[in-house]
Amino acid sequence: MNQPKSNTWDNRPGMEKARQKVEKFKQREASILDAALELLIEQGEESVTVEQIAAKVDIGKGTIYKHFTSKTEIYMRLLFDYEQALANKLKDGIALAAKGDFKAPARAYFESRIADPVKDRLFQRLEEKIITLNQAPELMAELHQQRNSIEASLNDVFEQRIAEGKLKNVPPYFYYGAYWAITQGAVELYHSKSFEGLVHDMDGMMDFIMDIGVHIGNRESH
Amino acid sequence: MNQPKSNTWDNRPGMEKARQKVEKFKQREASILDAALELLIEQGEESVTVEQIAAKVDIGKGTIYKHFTSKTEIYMRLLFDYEQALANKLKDGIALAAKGDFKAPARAYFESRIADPVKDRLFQRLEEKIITLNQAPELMAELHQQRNSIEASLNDVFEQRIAEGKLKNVPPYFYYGAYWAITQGAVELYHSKSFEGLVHDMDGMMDFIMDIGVHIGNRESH
Amino acid sequence: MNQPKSNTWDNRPGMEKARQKVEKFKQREASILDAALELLIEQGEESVTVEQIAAKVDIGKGTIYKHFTSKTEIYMRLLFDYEQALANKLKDGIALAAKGDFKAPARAYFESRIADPVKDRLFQRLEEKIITLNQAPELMAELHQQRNSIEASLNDVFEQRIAEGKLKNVPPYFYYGAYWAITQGAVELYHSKSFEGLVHDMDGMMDFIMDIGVHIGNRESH
Amino acid sequence: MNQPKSNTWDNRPGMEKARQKVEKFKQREASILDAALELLIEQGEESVTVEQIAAKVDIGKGTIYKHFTSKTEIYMRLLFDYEQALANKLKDGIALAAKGDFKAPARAYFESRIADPVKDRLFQRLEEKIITLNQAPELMAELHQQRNSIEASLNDVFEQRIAEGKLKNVPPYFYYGAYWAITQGAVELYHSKSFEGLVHDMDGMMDFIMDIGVHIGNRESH
DNA sequence: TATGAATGAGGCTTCATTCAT
DNA sequence: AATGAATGAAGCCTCATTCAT
Repeated sequence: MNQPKSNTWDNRPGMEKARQKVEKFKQREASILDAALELLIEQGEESVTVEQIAAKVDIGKGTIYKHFTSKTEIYMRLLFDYEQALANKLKDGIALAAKGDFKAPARAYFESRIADPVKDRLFQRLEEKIITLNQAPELMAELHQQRNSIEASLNDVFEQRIAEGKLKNVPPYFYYGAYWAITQGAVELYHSKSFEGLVHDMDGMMDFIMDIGVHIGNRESH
Repeated sequence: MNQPKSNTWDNRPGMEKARQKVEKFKQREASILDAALELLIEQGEESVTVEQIAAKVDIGKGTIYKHFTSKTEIYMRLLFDYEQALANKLKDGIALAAKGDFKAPARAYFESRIADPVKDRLFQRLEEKIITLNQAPELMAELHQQRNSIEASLNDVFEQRIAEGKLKNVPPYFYYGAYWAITQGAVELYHSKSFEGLVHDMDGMMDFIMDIGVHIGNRESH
Repeated sequence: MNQPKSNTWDNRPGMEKARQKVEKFKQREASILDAALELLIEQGEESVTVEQIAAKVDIGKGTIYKHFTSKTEIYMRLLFDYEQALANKLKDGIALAAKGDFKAPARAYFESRIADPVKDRLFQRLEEKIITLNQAPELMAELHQQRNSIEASLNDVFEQRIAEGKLKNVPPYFYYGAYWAITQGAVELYHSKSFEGLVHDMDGMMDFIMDIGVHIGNRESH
Repeated sequence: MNQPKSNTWDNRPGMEKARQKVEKFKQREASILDAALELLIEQGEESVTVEQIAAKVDIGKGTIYKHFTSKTEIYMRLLFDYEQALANKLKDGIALAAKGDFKAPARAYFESRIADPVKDRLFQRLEEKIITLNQAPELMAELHQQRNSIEASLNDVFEQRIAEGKLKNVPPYFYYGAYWAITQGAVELYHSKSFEGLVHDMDGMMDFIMDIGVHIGNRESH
């Protein structure tokens, strides 16, 4: 009752405190996401519990539900953030392609994903799980939309190169698909327990695979 | 005396009946495996329960445990059967390579795995899960041993080709690893919900990727 | 219809076979009891399953139920047999007491029970369990009746000794009860994991305790 | 400001409420232990289920696991509490022995255990079970350590008495062992259904047995 | 009679989410 | 807003007993 109203345009005394509160709330949200990600990487998707996340942030379990409506929402947020970062890298690559460095997108994409394979795979799994259980279908749709716009940009690059006769004439999405697949496979290989003993020079292996990706469909000598 | 003679080499009375019983038991085991596989494909590894499997076969929960000691054992069995089939295909390919068709192993491997990508990915996940939870470590070791022997055979092929100067000179396991990764990626791509709307000619896409795999490191024109 | 009737008085041909069958059946019963006892001693009361017993005898699980109506009945039979043997030893001791060796019953009782403490305790536990779960109340009643008759005989011995002024004048059943308790305690001590490290000379310990039992209430010098 | 002052040294607002909450939580823990003990006594160790305990306290099954990590932990806790009380009584007895009342420890020990024979036997069984199944080995070790220190103190008393020629010269642990055994036997006797009909004066019977225990090895007239 | 496959109740434990304080 | 105790559905597995062959 006797509390001052707090709106952003309001600069009466007391506002500052309210703003700090909001700030703290936002930071807490970030902490929750950080903690969740860390735990997911440590333990895998299966076994992370809400209780563990809360404990790591050192807040109550209930507080988590003031920020997110469900555990899935936390995971969705992480997924979005990761995809966002990846999309930005790709955009940079596409920009370079426009200036003539046609291999830049492939390299950017590959390097981004392979830079932290543990994380990359984590999100692959997470997305899969969320889709399978059909949780958050609208959010997933949004995510796919974002990707589609990236793909469209990439396809433009490929189409141009095809038109120039520099790439084999196949539907341009073949290139994006193949890039994706090779990158995906590289990430999985990086993780595979089966290959653990076999692959002694993992960095060399990754370079070798990236090289394959970068030269897909190339009609120039390589 | 008045019993009908059994229709096999063994005509001790009661034998025939016993054999039928054994047969029925084996078939039930197969039914359980089939049901489990079907459910796994439908729902993913996460959510299949022993109760569901039992319900699908229309038997009691307990009956499952007459055939398998645990849910994990069911999964392991499915895994082994799948790997077995894959290994056989690869051996055929390797045999062809010995007769000069050096691309046969790659093609056999790729085609086998891509033939049923849903299943392939399922088992990938299953294996990963079993390893992570460290269930059935001995069985996993056995599985890996089987694979290692295949890898050795493949590496022989690669080494020979490298010696002949037909392949780029890198550690031979790079080739196996890269094959694996590309195949893995193709399977994931096939399955990916994100690409569902984008890829209109999936078969063409797969051929395109396989072609990449088959020509890895090739020094001949392509 | 065309089978010869088989009664014991009947000595027509075919009888011999029937008798053998009966004999085999009886032996099987004994085998089941032996196997059950052995498993009980090996594993304790908790974990022995009907399946294990059947496997040990090398017969089908169902066959067990042709001989006994339930697992409890098997246990009851074992219990009876053990008690029977104990009762016989005690009767011998009482007979000796009648000839003047007044310590014979106590000694016989103690020595019988301590001779195989593992078995003794097993049956103690078994009886307790059966009583608690109120399985087979009539059989338990029968068992107790048997014991009561023994106790009556013993009490006669004690009463006489009291009358002679050789034993402290207390209700005669005090002696039987105290014997029982000391013996019981000795058996438990023998088993106790807590004393495992402490008691280095278990035989001496047992003798020491038996001696206490044998001299209970004795008014003669000791 | 308008909050009532908390009635303790700490008057930060909300503290009082928090304290009440903690108090309530502790009380619930006690309720669970009480309920478990009651059920154990009623039904024996075999058949008490977590569900029953929860029902008795009128809480959900899951709540139990907020207080204890497993059913075994509940049992261990009960065991510890019982042993603690017993150890304290014994220490008092040993203190009296130091002042010349050499029979005090035996009496204290016996009377403590016989005071609630049902409970005493329950814990005997419980401990046995936990040891057999090798659950909670560290906690068991702790328990045994506690006992060992008691035994050492008792043995001192016995050694002194032996040196004084007041007790028969045997290893001092014979006395502790024999005490234990007699007490154990008395407890079992008290509980035995077989003796139910026979023993009309159970208190007298117990005194009689305790007297035996108290005079073990005594060289003085009695 | 002998068999052993089949049953299903019942036990323990986990964990996302709710809600009273 | 923050908390964390409470919840209870759901999962895996065991085993005495039944019953069709």
